[in-house]
Amino acid sequence: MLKSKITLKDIARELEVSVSTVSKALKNSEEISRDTKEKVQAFARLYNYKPNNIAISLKNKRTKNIGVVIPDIVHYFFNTVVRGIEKYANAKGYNVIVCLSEESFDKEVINMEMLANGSIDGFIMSLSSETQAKKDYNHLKEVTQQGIPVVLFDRITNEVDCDKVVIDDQLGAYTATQKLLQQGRKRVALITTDDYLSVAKSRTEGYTKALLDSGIPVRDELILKLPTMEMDEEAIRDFFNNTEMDAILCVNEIFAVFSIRIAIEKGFKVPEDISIIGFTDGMLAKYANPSLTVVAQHGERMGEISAKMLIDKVEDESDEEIFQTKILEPTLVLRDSTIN
Amino acid sequence: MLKSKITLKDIARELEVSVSTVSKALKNSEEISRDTKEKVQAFARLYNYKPNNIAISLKNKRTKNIGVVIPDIVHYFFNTVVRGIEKYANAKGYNVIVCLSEESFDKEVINMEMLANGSIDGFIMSLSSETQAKKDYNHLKEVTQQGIPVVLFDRITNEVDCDKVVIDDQLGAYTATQKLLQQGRKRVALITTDDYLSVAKSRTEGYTKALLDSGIPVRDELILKLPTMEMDEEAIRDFFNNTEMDAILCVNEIFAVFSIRIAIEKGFKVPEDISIIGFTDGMLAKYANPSLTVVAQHGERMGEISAKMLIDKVEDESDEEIFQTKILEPTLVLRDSTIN
DNA sequence: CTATTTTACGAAAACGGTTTCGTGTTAATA
DNA sequence: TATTAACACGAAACCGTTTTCGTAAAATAG
Repeated sequence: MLKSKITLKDIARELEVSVSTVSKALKNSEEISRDTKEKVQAFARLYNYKPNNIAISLKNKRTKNIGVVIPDIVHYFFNTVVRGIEKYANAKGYNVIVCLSEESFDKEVINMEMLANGSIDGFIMSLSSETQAKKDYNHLKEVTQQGIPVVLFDRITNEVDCDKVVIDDQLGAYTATQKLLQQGRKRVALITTDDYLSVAKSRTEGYTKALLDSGIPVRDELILKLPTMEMDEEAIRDFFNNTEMDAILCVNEIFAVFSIRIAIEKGFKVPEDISIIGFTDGMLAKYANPSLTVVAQHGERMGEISAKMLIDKVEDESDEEIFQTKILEPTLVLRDSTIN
Repeated sequence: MLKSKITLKDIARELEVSVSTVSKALKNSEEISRDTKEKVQAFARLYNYKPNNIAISLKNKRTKNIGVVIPDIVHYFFNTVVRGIEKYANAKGYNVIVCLSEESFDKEVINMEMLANGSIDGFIMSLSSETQAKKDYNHLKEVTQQGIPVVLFDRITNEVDCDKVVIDDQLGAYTATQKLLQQGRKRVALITTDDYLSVAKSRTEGYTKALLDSGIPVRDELILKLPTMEMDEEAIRDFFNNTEMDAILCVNEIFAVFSIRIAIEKGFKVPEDISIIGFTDGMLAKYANPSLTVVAQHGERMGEISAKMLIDKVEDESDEEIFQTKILEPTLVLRDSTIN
């Protein structure tokens, strides 16, 4: 019943040759006679022989596995990045092991340790919020010191020497804010998260810069900083109740579509009375009513680039330590939550 | 610089003992003297020794990896299932290798073959639409015959002997349709996909049954069958233009929220003029305007159960072939797209 | 017809662990 | 004091490959 996988040894025994002969025959080695090769190959095909990946991994110290450690997979952005990584990696014969840190420093560390002992050839990561808050990157440093390549994307840190891929978050926020100002909006609000998140910080800077460049003062009462990326409906409702505004830039699409709902609930017309822009061009943005203008982050592209960078490093024999940071341009996708 | 991982052999050489002694000492074996154990353990701790996963996998023919092959990861449902699997598997010390078939038969086969040669201890899968259309399950049968445990969820087939986890799709559709009828809806439409998809078929059956049980004839013009799960805006628009209806049941949340938009565009009030229910309690459902009443599939739960079933099989020595099918109850989540 | 080169294959080491079994030394028992 | 048991450790096999190296036998050259 359980005809478990056939091995080289099985073939060798059956055909009364040595294991080495079988191995060479299957690789079409010149060393082996035509006769023997045909015999071995026919037998292997008949019994559907496939070499054992684990044995090969042990031998050449390459697993053809990539470890992906991300905070979350439900956010559309991370979702598309994983898709991009998967796509490129699979095409190159690599498998993708996904681990979720769930924004927890400890989980991030545990996941990395689980994978770092031979299970993978390299890491693609986006830091958990806790990690960025603690600014403790020793787990990353250890891994890179062991010679395991790492690519950081989106939520990165400059304290670790490795390849990095980000979008120009500041530019994205700048462009979006400018767009709102051009529409004649006077009181542009910002709903973001605490500054320890690298992306939130950059986006806040872009927002601020756009205002200042237009000679508009930055007003604290127009900025809502939530402690985490978690949705906090109460906080946003309160913000609406206590703040007069005619436009909002949100740090993600969830905050943005929720803002649309509250705005409508409070009797505003979107986009006539209030314009709203979010980050992440996901399902929510496309299918919200009205649909949401967003700063697209090109997650899938980012995933592909990250995977390419990592695999290039993995397959590069020369261990020269040159690290690059790739910065992608965000794109403003205009929809019905702004006047276009 | 590159202080690559230390091995048992390194420790043995350094401490002038044998490899076996080191191995036993680290496992706190009774065989080894207190002195030697302390010496070895201290040294191992100092140099942060961690056994090589690959070597261990080769030895005990267990990788502690689970292969997950799903059509897609962007749909919220699959997303949550992966989360559930990840959660349970990680807690049990397993890693999750995610492969996307992208609804393609060939990709599904290739992915399984890549993983089946030692990389994983078992599969958790949901079939691609192409696979369900072709009804070709040989890749699954081969794998199970090799003794690799498989758990199928959501999109399953009865032609493969393995554990299965599904929700009662028929009941879900039945309950939803009944709800619409109770509201006094007379012309309840159905937007679904072709019957080859197991879940679509069951849901259509539930819809039909609910109508018949209420003595209402099933009308073909009220049923839109799209060829795939892919969004086809044109088809849905046409359907709206050519059909008179006061309620719609959609086979997923995307079709449903898009239907809400078209309905509003056409001047209907939701839910006053037309009620809409979808499947999948995802982001779209929660944040749509109006929010969407849905049949919740409890994906995370499904993932956890699948993972538990698989790991139980993997770790069960006795190879008794008892397969179970777990059927979860769907839940109707009432929101603002229906009158409640 | 010997000397040399091919040809065709096998033995063994290596990857990094685990585990069984054997054995020399010491300590306990008769 | 002789015998046995306990202790502490090492050798070697094993998991499934790949690959280097050695070597009979056959083919070719001289």
